[in-house]
Amino acid sequence: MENGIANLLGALSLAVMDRIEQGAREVVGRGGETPAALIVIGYGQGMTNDKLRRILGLSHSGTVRLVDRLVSDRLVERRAGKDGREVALHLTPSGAASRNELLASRISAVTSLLDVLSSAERKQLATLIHELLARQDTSEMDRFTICRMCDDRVCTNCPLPTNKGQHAR
Amino acid sequence: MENGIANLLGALSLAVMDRIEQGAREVVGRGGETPAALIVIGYGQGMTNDKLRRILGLSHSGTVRLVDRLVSDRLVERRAGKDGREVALHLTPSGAASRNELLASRISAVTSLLDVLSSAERKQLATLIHELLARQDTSEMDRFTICRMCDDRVCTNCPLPTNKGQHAR
DNA sequence: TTAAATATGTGCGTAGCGCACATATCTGGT
DNA sequence: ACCAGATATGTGCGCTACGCACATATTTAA
Repeated sequence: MENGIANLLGALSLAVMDRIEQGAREVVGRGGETPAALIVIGYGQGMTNDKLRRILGLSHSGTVRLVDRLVSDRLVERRAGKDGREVALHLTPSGAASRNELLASRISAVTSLLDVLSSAERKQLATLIHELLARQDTSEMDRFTICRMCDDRVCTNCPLPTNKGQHAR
Repeated sequence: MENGIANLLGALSLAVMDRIEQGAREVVGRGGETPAALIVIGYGQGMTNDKLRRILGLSHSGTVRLVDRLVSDRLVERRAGKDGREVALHLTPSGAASRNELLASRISAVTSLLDVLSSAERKQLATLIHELLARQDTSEMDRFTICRMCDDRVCTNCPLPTNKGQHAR
């Protein structure tokens, strides 16, 4: 039964995301892509509406309304971007605090599932997942999408490649 | 950095669920818990509204409206249950067909991520995930929730325990 | 200098969901 | 046999999250 592994990973992924999303909703009081948006905006201070849209995989208007919600929650500010068309999204102090809670909640949720494994088993699993991710054929944008909830405080050297579509040479 | 593994599993789980949900939406034209509902209803012919509610983690009214959508899409029929209060949910032939497409789409989505691993690596990963799931402290209802998208054609002997809260002895 | 591209905002509608309430059926104690 | 509570379903109403089509402002390129 060669599909057994796919089914197992599917079930585990569902369990993991259920727990992450539940925690995220408790922290920010909102669901959908809103928690991910808060994390993505926090990666740097140059985020624009349009980059965010592509990372989250939402429509343009959906992204504008999402940012509206973050602004009305006093978690994000719209500032002038370099380009006169762009809006530069910045976290407020409150937004940065919520983002940290969000990241901690996510790590905690996953850890609670992982800690039934021994240290050696966790290491083995980490190696396998690292390889699995490292061998995917992902563009830079794909990587941002997959990593839209990632904790940049613990994820040094992301395994995901960023060279999809580039010439092999 | 001991949280590295949690972050990696979180990222992988997000990537897996993104792909599963995208495929599911293409198959049934609906999102949220609707695809899972179709799969759960197909597990047996005794599913009721209330059991479904608990498995999906939705409110009562949300579940009623979800079933309304499945009925209006001609995928599910409401029949009389044994108990005069209950509604017995049954898949129509069209519903059973959609369910099969859904399960195939899910397995295919996960497999496309997995197939960068060697056969030996996949086997190793399967063993680890199997152990991880087998050691969770889950009730029977927890198990149905985690397995609400599982493919019962490929998942013989589910590793999840069903004895949370029972006395040790 | 002007058309196309880029980036954002808005009117409007829909899907998916929860809360509070109403109704029907079953169960258990007297 | 009867009636209060438990169980199961359905409904009115509102809200969140989102997409489509359109409008507007700025930059870029011919």
